[in-house]
Parts: sequence; C-alpha cells; structure tokens
Amino acid sequence: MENLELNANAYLPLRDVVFHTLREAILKGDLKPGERLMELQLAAKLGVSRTPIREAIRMLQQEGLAVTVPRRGAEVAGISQKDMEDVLQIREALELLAVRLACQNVTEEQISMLEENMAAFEETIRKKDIKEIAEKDIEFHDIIFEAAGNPRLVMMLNNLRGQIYRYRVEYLKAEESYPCLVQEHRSIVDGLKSRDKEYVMEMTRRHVDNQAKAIKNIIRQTDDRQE
Amino acid sequence: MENLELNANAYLPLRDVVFHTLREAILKGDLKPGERLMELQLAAKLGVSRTPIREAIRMLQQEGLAVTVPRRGAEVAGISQKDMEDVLQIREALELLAVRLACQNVTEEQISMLEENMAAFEETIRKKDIKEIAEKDIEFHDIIFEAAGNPRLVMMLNNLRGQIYRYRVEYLKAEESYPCLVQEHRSIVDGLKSRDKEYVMEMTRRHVDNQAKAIKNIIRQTDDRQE
DNA sequence: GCGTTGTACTTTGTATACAAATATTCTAAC
DNA sequence: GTTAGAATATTTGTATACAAAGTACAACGC
Repeated sequence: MENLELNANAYLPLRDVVFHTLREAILKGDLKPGERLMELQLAAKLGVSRTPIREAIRMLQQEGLAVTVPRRGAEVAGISQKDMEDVLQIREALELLAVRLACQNVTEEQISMLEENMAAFEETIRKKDIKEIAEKDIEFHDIIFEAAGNPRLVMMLNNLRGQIYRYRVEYLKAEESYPCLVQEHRSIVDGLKSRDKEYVMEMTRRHVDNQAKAIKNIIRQTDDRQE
Repeated sequence: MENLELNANAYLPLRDVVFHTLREAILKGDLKPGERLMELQLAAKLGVSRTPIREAIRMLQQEGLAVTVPRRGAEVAGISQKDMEDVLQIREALELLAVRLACQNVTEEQISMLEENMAAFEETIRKKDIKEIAEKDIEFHDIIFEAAGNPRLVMMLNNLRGQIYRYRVEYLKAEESYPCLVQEHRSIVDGLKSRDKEYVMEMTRRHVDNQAKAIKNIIRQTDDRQE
C-alpha cells in the first residue's frame, strides 16, 4: 500500500468515505491481493478511528473484495484466473439479460444518450486517453443497464464490473482492440434502435466474449511474467 | 419484531452471530419490511453491545436486506412486487447458467446425490411437511449449483434465494403444485444424466418460470388482502 | 541443531463514552 | 384548535478503553 487519502469530504458518514476509498484502492490495484487490511494502520493512515474502518471492512467483505479470518483480520481478496473466469461467465449471463430487457424498455431519450456517448467514445479513443476511454465505456453500459429497468440487476452488474476492473485497465491498453470496441458498441446501439432482440443479444455476446478473451490473455501474460 | 435469540453460541465473532440471527429473522418475516433496526434496542434484546450490531447491519445493508439512511439508521428493506420480479428475472438467468455449466461438469457422484435427493423429496412431499420440502428443494438446487463449479455463482444464487425465500414459504403451501415440482426435478435430473444441455435448460426455465408465476400469484393475493 | 515453551508485542473483538444530529414533547402564542 | 419554537429525549456517528486471541522471538531443554 502507499498513500491512501480521504477525498470525499462531503457530508457522508466516515464509514462510507472509507469504504469508497478502500474500494477504489483495491480496484485500482493500490491495495494488492493478499495485502492485510490492518485496522490501526488504516485508521492512522486515513486519520480516523478504528470504528469506521471496521464497518468499511465488513462492507468490502460482503462485496467479496476482502476476506476476513476471525481473530486474524481482513486482507484484500485474491483473484485467481479461475475466479475471473467465474466472474466473466456470470457477467455474460447478466449482461445478456440486461440488454434483452433494455431492448424492450429503452426510451428514445436513452437512445440519444447512447448516440452521444458513442460520439464521445470515438473521440476519446482518438485521443487514446485510457482513463477517459474506460469512463465512456462504463457510461455506455450504464445507460443500457439503466434502460433495462431492473435496479437490482444494475447493482449486481456494477459489483461484477468492480471485480473485472481489477484487470480491465490493462485490457484497455491494448490499442489494437479499439476499432473493434467501437464497432461492437455501434452494433449494440443499432440493435437497440431497431429493437431486434436476437441481434442485440448476439452482438452483446460477442462484445463480452471478446473482452473476456482479452482479459484472460492479460491474465495469462501476467501469470507467465510472474513465474 | 418479537423474541430474537442468539443461538449459534459457537466460537464465532458476535457480529457473525448477530448477522445470521437478523438475516434469518428478516427472511422468515419475523422482522418485517420497514421495521427499524435500532442499535440500542437490538443490542439490549440480543445481549451484546452496539458494535457487533452495527457491523451486522453493514453486512445486511450490503446484501440488500436492510437499507440505511445516514443519521437515521437502518430498516428492513421492503420488497415490492416489482423488486420480486426483478429478482426472479435475475435468478432465472443465473439458474440457467448454473444448470448449463452443471450439464458439462456434473460427476457421477453428484448424479447419484441428485437421485437420492429425489427419493427423499418425494417422500417429504408425501408427508406434506413444508419445512422439509423446502429443505430438500434447496438441497436439490444446491447440488446442481455445486456441480456448476462456479463458487461465486453459488454465492449469488444463495443470496437471491434469500430474497425469494421471503415469499417462498407461502408458495410451498400450494399443495396442488407438488406433483408438478417433482416432475420438473425429475426432468432436470434426467437431462443432466444424458447431458442434454438444451433439454435441461428448457426444463429449468419451466421450473423457474412456474415458481415465478406462483410467487407472483401469492404476492397479488397478499396485496389484495391487505387493501 | 531442533523443537518447545514462555514472554512481550500486535491485532482483533467487544464494550462504553461522548458528541452531534434527529425526533418528540411540551408550552405558548395566535 | 393549531402551529411555532424551545426544551428534552433518542438515536446514530465516532473515538477510545480494555480484554482476549494471535504472533514473533528468545531462552531453554533435548
């Protein structure tokens, strides 16, 4: 770990601020798998007492980002290749459900939001700004999730995305995949416009599968490098 | 609320005991939707301090069984008809994934476990012991989840089942559905034996759909009665 | 050298104390 | 009778205190 910093000084309970801070740190990889989450240490580093830290840890634990052993404390959850494959499988199923529902429920307004997003996405891809690419990509999927009209599904997909994100940044560095990405998004939007359920699902399947393959490649590379 | 009681006196941190206690109470309906979860009150009732209560609440919150408003505290999450439909949609998608995976990975041993379960299931149905029927039904699905070989999927399905369970007991009181239940389980086991993916998925879809319809009926009836 | 035990040190688990925010009650004015 | 506002009580948020479990390491015996 390095320099954690509480930023969201908004009027939120500290436990939520701590939770978001630690969550981000884990997803971004600042806190590495296996790294221990020691209450006193974190409390000192974040300038709060142990109480909010403990509550944040309980939340992380329930979300699967931390594992705790009674009387030993918590550590950042590891994420093996198998784990990631499991997550990707689930994500595919849910993403397909989302897009299927979106196909029924999407509004004109949401479609124009998607079009706007597409334009912005292409722009950021031209700039090769990875951070922005990721943001726009997330926004794209968020619009679709929203259109699905199933809040719980949105929750679950966001959670899964968190898990995937732990490898995803790497994935987005593969510039050769950019044109493909844009085209896939394009197809999905077109499908939603014409409300062609089968087509949209097939395109989404491809999109998710491509990403899954890419991520698995990254993992393989990373693992090889480590050995 | 009525008489909560800490039973699991095993060597577990109190937060986990409290968590399980409250979770059960919510799922069984002893703690009703909208009912406030007041720390001091719960602490007194369970004979512990606020600290484990608070941590348990954070866990419940993350699991969607409680909602908290900062500075106002937590209450048992309500579950509207729409919520339940959302959950059932997700559950169908994941249950289909599980059975598809199980079809590839199921072992001979697991198949005989399913056969054993079928026998026991039919027996309990003859006895019309609702509690046992529920148990055997859960066991049936658990074996399949296990066979899917995706631990995270198991986690998520268990969580969803919790949500559904809040209505499910009622559902199982509908005796006319029993023969149907058995037959559906039978078909699924047969499909798994012959590893016929399409067939198993179709049967599972029917099984889940039937249950979904039944639950929605219950909800309608319950809502009507309340008005 | 190797394992064992005992002691000091960390770290978690739980309870409690105090402050700040929210809800409630009571009073007073209209 | 109703409403506004102050006083009071409740309730959450955070910090801290203390006990118990776990860990590390050195001294000891084999």
